[in-house]
Amino acid sequence: MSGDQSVVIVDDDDFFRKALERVFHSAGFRVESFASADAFLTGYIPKEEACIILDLRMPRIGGLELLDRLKERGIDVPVIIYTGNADVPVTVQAMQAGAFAVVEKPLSSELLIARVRAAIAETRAGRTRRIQVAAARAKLGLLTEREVEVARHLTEGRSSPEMAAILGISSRTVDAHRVNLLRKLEIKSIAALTRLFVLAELGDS
Amino acid sequence: MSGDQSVVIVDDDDFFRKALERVFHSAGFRVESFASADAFLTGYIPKEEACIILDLRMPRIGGLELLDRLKERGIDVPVIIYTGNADVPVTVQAMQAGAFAVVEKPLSSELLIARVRAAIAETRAGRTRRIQVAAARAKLGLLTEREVEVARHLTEGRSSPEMAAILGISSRTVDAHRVNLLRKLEIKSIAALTRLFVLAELGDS
DNA sequence: CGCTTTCTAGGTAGATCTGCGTAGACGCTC
DNA sequence: GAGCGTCTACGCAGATCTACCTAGAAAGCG
Repeated sequence: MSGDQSVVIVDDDDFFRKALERVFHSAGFRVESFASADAFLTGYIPKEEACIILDLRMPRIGGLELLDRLKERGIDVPVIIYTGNADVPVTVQAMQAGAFAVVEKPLSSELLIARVRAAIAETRAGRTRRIQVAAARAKLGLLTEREVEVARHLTEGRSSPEMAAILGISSRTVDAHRVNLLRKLEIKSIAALTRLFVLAELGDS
Repeated sequence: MSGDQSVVIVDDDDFFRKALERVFHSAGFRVESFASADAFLTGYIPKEEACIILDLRMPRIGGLELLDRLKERGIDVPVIIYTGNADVPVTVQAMQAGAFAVVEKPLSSELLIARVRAAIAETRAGRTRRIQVAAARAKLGLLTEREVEVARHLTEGRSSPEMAAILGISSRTVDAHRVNLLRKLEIKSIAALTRLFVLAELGDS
């Protein structure tokens, strides 16, 4: 059932970390665990659907800072802060930084597992969109500067002669660029091109 | 400076409510206040940029429930929970329900004002998008069924003859629909039409 | 030096879009 | 019944797009 879902545990406390490993392992999750933020940042590579469980207080790099680093890297995995040292301000900070939830130690394993399942489910929806955005940007990255320029004008509804006047080149050249960029993007219509552009711009919201 | 920003206070505690009124009034905000969730739900109409400050514990309808009601109504105003009864689980719940922050009573007025400013600023960005989505849907609502059908095919890059074959009508008729719908939407290109469609579909994410 | 890519430009032909006009059939409303 | 909006359909001319072709100049690479 959840054999393709994994839980990633980052906690310097051996006792808790190993307990969590056992809990999630027997719940059918794949489990990866790290004893420090450094080890995690070095060793973790997002694969399948997952949920990251972070301790708040750890040596050198704490949970909140680690959360920021994750967001910087654009890592698309829900994070649950699991800690014995939470208070309201820290919780607000963590949630604003993008944590899925903050959970206080200790908590029954059933409830924690439920939280993890919820986090993974909740993220699944948003992921599709982000993948589309990434794909759109990757495709647009294949274009040359000139082609991007032409593409942009196309998505704004300008015709070849119009663009030719604006860019100071022949309309035939504009046509050539249009053909080339549509071929590169493997699409056949300005409508599809506009979709790509809108999607690519979406992440900036 | 912030004469066009308002703060809405919902708190059954007269002392705190009036204190907040004074604080925000002298900070230059327009202030509206309600002594109960009921009064708020009945009397509040979103106008300009605002921030809602809710107490968590109130008779009959508490802050969390009120937050849910607001989200149901699609009210697009940031909410700050200002309360003396917060703990970590409640904070997580409130943040997941869409609160901008949870703040513990009492807090210095400077810090509270800063939070309110941050909430309004943060919401401003997202609001533009939501307004665009609403506008797009409103515009598309002007179209007849047939026109929407034609428009959809257009945004998928089909030509008039293609659509004529699919819809079982003449390509001239398709042309007529295309002209009509572009005129209705006050746009001139399929690119703009595609933008409208993508925007309108955006809210469903 | 060849090879590729990019940007530039042109030719030809057919398909399609755009903007103008007209018009019949149907249903709803005043 | 008259008026309005919708869906349907046609004609025509000019603009534009699409698809095929060639080709030169400049830049980068093995």
